[in-house]
Amino acid sequence: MKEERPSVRENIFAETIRLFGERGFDGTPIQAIADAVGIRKPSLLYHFSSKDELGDEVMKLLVSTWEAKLPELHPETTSGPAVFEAVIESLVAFFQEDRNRARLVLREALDRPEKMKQLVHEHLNPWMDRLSSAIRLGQQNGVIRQSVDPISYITGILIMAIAISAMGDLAAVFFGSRQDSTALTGKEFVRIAYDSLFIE
Amino acid sequence: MKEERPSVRENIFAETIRLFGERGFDGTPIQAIADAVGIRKPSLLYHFSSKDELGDEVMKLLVSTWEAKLPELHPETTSGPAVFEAVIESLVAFFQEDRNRARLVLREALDRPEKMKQLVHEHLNPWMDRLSSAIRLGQQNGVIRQSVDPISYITGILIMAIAISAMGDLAAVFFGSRQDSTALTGKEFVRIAYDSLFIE
DNA sequence: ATGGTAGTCTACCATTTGGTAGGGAGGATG
DNA sequence: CATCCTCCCTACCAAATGGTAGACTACCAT
Repeated sequence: MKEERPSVRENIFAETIRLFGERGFDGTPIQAIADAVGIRKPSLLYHFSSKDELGDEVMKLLVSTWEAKLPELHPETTSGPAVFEAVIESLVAFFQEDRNRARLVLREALDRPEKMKQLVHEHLNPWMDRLSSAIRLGQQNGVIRQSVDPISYITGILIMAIAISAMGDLAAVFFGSRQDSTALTGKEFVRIAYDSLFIE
Repeated sequence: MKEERPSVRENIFAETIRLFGERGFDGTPIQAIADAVGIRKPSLLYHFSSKDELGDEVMKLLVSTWEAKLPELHPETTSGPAVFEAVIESLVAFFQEDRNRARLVLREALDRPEKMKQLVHEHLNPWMDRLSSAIRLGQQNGVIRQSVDPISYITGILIMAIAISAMGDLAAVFFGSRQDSTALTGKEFVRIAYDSLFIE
């Protein structure tokens, strides 16, 4: 119907992702969002008729944005390291670009699992089906371990990627005096995903 | 100083872990905890002088309980699949035994990263150091991949284990009509951890 | 000009929530 | 018996929070 003009509404989205990501839905009064945007609370509620609606809309936007950045997958294509790289890179890039995306997805999965299921189902399932087909093809071609269960593998790796991104430097400081282990953790994540998928 | 008698205080802990795990700290009024325990709100606040203190205490208890269930690790021991199995089994058992433990740890890491760091530092670091020593030993012995970065590996696997446990059936329903993929996801988790660690 | 619409504001409200005051029952101790 | 202490209660409060009412401004089309 209506085409959004940029400014206010998009600002609200941006600040909401940030604040809900940092402090959570229940931990963020809409007053704080209004302040961050630079408007009054009733003005915010003019754009989104309730806090719940704002939450829903922001999640829809986030998942849509994610979907839009997913790499193309053609099942007939090789299922070797090329596809693997494209997928992993896209995944890491999206969540590392803004850690609050990962935090928000994680929080939503904890707080409203049913809604999250729905969103995943709508936006990610077709892509995941293609990906698991690619894995099965790789198994037939002998480049991917027979022991891999495609669906569980993708789920596990996906969750690990999101959780690691969400943790950020907390993951890093799981140990004493490591500095900037964020980058290292990321590299190790890719290695784990790779070595547990492909045959040597 | 004082030795706790069982009933009330322990009930409060149990219900708090459950409710904070399910709905989060900000999403759970202490009234709800009092109701679940079967006492009035001021009675709860007699045992824990504030909601924050309750939150702190419950996290301390949780991490202590976790620490107590960690397997013994002797750096001189073999670093082969035996140690691996003990560690993974202990990890999975603790969080699958009560999914709310995983949810609570995850939420706390998101909500109060500094406090979580502190807790991890106090209770888990020594054990993690021994574990990473074991990995390095395995690398010298040629049974563990040289490319493994011990610290990042443990961090990644740990986060994956917690996040998968926390997600529960959400992880399962990442795909269409899979039923009871929880168990499957768990098995695949162990496989990923194993295959990405050991040399074939 | 005029009427409508979009967007923002001030003022206000009802509810929820964390927390306090203070009292009473029951048991142990002197 | 008197006193203290533990534990729970009823009654209450102040602050925070989601949301509404209604006025005002700017703009746009007729």
